[in-house]
Amino acid sequence: MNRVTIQRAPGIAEVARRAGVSIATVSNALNGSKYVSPVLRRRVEEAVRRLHYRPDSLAIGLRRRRTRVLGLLVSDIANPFYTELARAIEDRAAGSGYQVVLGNTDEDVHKQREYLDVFLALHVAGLIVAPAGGRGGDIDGPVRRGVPMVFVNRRIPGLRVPAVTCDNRQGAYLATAHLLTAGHRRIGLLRPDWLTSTIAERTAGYRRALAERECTYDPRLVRTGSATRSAAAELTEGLLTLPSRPTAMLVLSSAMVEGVLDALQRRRLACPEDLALIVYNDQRLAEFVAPPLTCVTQPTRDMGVTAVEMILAAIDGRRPVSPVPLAPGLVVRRSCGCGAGAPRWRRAFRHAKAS
Amino acid sequence: MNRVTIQRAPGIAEVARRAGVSIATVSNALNGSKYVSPVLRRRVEEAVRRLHYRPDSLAIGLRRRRTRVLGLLVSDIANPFYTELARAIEDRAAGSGYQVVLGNTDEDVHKQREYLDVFLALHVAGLIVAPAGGRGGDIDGPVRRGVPMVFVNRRIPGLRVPAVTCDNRQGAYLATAHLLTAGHRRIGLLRPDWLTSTIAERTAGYRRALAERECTYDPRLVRTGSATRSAAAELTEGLLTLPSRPTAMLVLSSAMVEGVLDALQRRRLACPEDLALIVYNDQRLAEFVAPPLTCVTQPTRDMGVTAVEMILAAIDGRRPVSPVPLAPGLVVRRSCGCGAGAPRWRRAFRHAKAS
DNA sequence: TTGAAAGCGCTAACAC
DNA sequence: GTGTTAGCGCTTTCAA
Repeated sequence: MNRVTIQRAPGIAEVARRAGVSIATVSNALNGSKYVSPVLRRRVEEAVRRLHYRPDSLAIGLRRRRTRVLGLLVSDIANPFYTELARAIEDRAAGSGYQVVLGNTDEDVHKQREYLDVFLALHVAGLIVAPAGGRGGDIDGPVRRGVPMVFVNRRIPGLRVPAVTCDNRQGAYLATAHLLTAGHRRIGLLRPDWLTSTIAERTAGYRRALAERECTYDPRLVRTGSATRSAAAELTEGLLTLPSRPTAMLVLSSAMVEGVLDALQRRRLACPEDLALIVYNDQRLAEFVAPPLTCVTQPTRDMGVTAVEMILAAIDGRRPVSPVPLAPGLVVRRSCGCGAGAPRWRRAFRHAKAS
Repeated sequence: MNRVTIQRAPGIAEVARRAGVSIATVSNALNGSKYVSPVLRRRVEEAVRRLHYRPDSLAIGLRRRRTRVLGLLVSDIANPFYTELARAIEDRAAGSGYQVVLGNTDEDVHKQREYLDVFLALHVAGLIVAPAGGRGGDIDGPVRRGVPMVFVNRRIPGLRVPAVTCDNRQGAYLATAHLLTAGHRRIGLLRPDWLTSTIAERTAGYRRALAERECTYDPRLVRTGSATRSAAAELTEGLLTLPSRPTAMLVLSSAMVEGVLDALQRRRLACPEDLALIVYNDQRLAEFVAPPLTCVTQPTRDMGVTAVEMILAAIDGRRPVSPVPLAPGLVVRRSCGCGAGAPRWRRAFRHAKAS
């Protein structure tokens, strides 16, 4: 192979020579691990500056058996929720001098396992993982090896892995209760088929709200399937063609929203008049769609920042514990038919028609 | 510090012992760098399997002076264009056994320089960069050090760094020409204040279209500012309150779209009736907004995949050259007032009102 | 065809 | 306080 050759950067030895000290002193001065006299420290700093010396992360990592790199594993970085989470994580990590390496699992435990192995081989200092649903991934392999790990967004019950989550039960409960209060009795539930804690908990929240209002749970109103646009459209159509159609619907993944809107349009049904809608996870889309979508929101950036702080704590040998699940919110817009939220585009349209 | 202790993974020495061969033979068997007899190779493979041996990426990196890691530097991973690009890059890189580390520059050349240094210290095999605008970042430091780099989306003229770009001139030209053909003569241009090649080229495309149709260029119609929602709204209002208001507008960054919609709403102006709109870079938003937005599109995934393939080529010692800029597209929806594209939500609303 | 041994750049004992 | 030195786990001459 005719590989490119990389120019050697100055090493600690060169700095030592330049500063007229030993390499140990350079190392000590740089790491503050030992006392170094101000004079020598100065000389070292000077040499570092002149040579543009930058310690070799690989050599340090090899020696210390740990790098300043964090592994981040999510199902799909293109999902806006994870994008925002990743941005928050990267920001917070960079603030503490850590790099972030990224992996997409596509909800596949095998990919997940492969990434974990790769990350371990890279000697990441810690792992932040939104675990894929289902068993078999041996997800706590890293933990047994002693590599700090925290879950984010999702968790896996029974594992001793701290998790920063949002209160999913509460989120779905809020949304369902809101619809019930508005008078709906037949509320459809659209779920992605991931076997994750999030979906299970949100489903529980939906059921609890129904039970509390003595609204009987009808399994035909619950549809579970692939979180793609077309599949979501199919599932929604199934719901809409039911003999006794639901009058409202809660969508548990933002990945399914487009499909729902497609189905509505195909059936020439208006939202919220024919079907009230609440979707999980706010997104840029929600505010601008017509009608604007009522959403369950999660404090995404907080979740990311907290996850990093937990992993940093774990790296420092403190034992982070799962914080209380963060509180979700309900942003009421027009799609649930409850009137709050400015009828933004309606107004624009009315005006357009008048002129 | 009471740092956590990490359990040692089996090393090559243990594999060698288990297989009853020397360390060198294990290495040779694993890397295929030398001939190893089938018998020994078998024994090595067997031992590898039993020990779940995984080579230490750091040690390999230190020795080879290069890791299987790619550095990706973009201005903001939360920007949907870069999200999609990153997803494509991560996929393609993983397919060739490379990890991706991520950095957000926020259009700041200093952050960019810092990340480049960090990535070099990590011995990344190559760098894929959407360079921040402006000078001073010493962006080709890595190149001088011999580390392969390719630009993506943006480029910096005068540097010997291959770039995979989209034809920005052509994109803005298409959009502007479309508006001119529809009869518009006063077309506003809304630009983010980044000093990037993309913005410069798109501006040139706008001007070329005007010139070709003998429509005089009016600098008051061109507004440049911070690509935030509120700033974009301000700039748009400036345009809308002009004595002779533009009848159409081209928005050069999707980050400014929300602000434009805000301004329109505040002024009670309808799109496309009062202002025809075309925005750069398609996004999920565009299809669902009311009215659906006409967009210039870029082959984002292709750009990412091509960038990875170029960097892999460079790593292999081949000299990649910048491909012909990829062709942008124009997806005509309703916001430009040219009638193509289904009046998706209009229909839903009409129906809603009839019922 | 296989193996021994010298480092890659750095940290951390330990000696001075 | 400062310096010497033995590795971290691997690749890669070079000798056998």
